[in-house]
Amino acid sequence: MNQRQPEPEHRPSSPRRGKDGDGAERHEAIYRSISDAIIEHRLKPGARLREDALSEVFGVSRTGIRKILQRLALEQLVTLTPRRGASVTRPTADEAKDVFDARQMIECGLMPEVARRITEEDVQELRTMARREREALRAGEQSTAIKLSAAFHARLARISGNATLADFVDRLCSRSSLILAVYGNAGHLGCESHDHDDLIGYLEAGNGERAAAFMSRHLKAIEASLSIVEEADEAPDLHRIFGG
Amino acid sequence: MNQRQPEPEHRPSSPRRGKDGDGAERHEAIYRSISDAIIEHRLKPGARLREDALSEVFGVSRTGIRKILQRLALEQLVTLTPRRGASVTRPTADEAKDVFDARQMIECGLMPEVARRITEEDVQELRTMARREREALRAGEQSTAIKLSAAFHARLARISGNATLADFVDRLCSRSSLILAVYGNAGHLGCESHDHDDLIGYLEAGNGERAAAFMSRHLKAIEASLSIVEEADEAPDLHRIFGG
DNA sequence: AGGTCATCTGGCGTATACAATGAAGGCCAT
DNA sequence: ATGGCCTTCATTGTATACGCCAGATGACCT
Repeated sequence: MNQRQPEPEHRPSSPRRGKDGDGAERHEAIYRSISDAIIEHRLKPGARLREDALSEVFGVSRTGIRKILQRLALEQLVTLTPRRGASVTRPTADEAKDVFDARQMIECGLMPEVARRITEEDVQELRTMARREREALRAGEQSTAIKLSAAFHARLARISGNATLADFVDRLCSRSSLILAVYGNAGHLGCESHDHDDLIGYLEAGNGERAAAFMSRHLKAIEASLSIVEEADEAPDLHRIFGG
Repeated sequence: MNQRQPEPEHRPSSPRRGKDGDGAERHEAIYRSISDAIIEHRLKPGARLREDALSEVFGVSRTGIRKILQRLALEQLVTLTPRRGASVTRPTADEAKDVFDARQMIECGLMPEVARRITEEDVQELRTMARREREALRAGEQSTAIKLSAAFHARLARISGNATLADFVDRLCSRSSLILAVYGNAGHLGCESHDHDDLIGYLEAGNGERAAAFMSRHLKAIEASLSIVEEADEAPDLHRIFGG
């Protein structure tokens, strides 16, 4: 009944494996590993990602790593400088503003349709996600909380039925995680309190307008909690600093 | 004469040029060549894009072609099926609806900010683009007109100053070109008449609300002009056809 | 002593070669 | 004659090897 794929043992240490279980799935797994590590801030903005180091860690050759890195670059999670390699993107203040403005427009605009389409099943799943997020936050697992928060917003957008916009929201949420890593204050993380639960309530009641307004405030609150101080590490302007 | 050769540039007779002027720019040029060919409908949806054929045409090895193909796949201009190769994406009716809904939300939502930020210089450039588009349309150069129309919308979005949303609009416009290729009626192309000129007028007057409403109607008109008849070439449902 | 230049090295970019897989066509059996 | 199976081929996917450029370090000159 189950045609078992010859996958059960993967040899991580042996680079000499002629037969690979399923390359595509393996690549997808590696992609998610790196993506999660970035979103969870285990890889901090500015961290360099050397190709052969990654290829050795994951047991695939540089070719596959390059493909994954390029995909991440197109999603703007990593920056690829022409002959210097890959590094985790360090968002600028302008990019942060753009991302949150975009989220305002898209996520709020999606709320009415979400309220129209949401099912009881969706509500259950969202409540579970919100609960897990709160638990993680209470347990001090900020990395997990950030990831769950992004996943919540992404899941919400997908209910709208518009796959294209949902994909956009996915990417905006990923980038928001990066922005929180750079500009967020520790201990004052976004999406705290019971905002997500309240939002679910409005959606469950079918009140799309209210949900949109609430989402707007929610995002504004997150953005306002950022301490966007453009660190002018470039050209520190010694004259101004030392009064010269 | 149907024998189209998408060879934009000569190929230097020697494929063995180890000394390349600039690889990155060359790749970018190839990317734009293929992208333009798709947007201009010189490569029609469903057309297969074999890697070695492309590599031979452009004089680079398959490695570079793969990178470009994957980038196009992430932008959903080409579809990459696991071991069958690349082909120009054939959008489904659902995708078409999603894309136009997304354009409604983003492009209309951007209009107020565009009206606020637009400069005299922008106005001049947009008018030039609109004029060239009309000229192309009148000359019967549909390919050029489609490309210029997409470029107009993309340029408009970029005035908003939000690079992230402008990138989204870029991709939506590219995909719209594909959609027009599949579902559009010949001779009744979108963005005809003087819609674009009227839009520029509203923006120049700083009337963002009016511009947004006009853009909404404009996009609705394009979408309405499509003949979305889902050709069920997949699984013709012989039972129903033959009453079996 | 400080600045500048040459050299050296580490890492990326590209091309080529090999292996695996899906598709198509031919052959045989019924 | 037709349907199923097997062989063959074409095409992608992956790995490896080589070349080039940027950064760093050290020495030499001013």
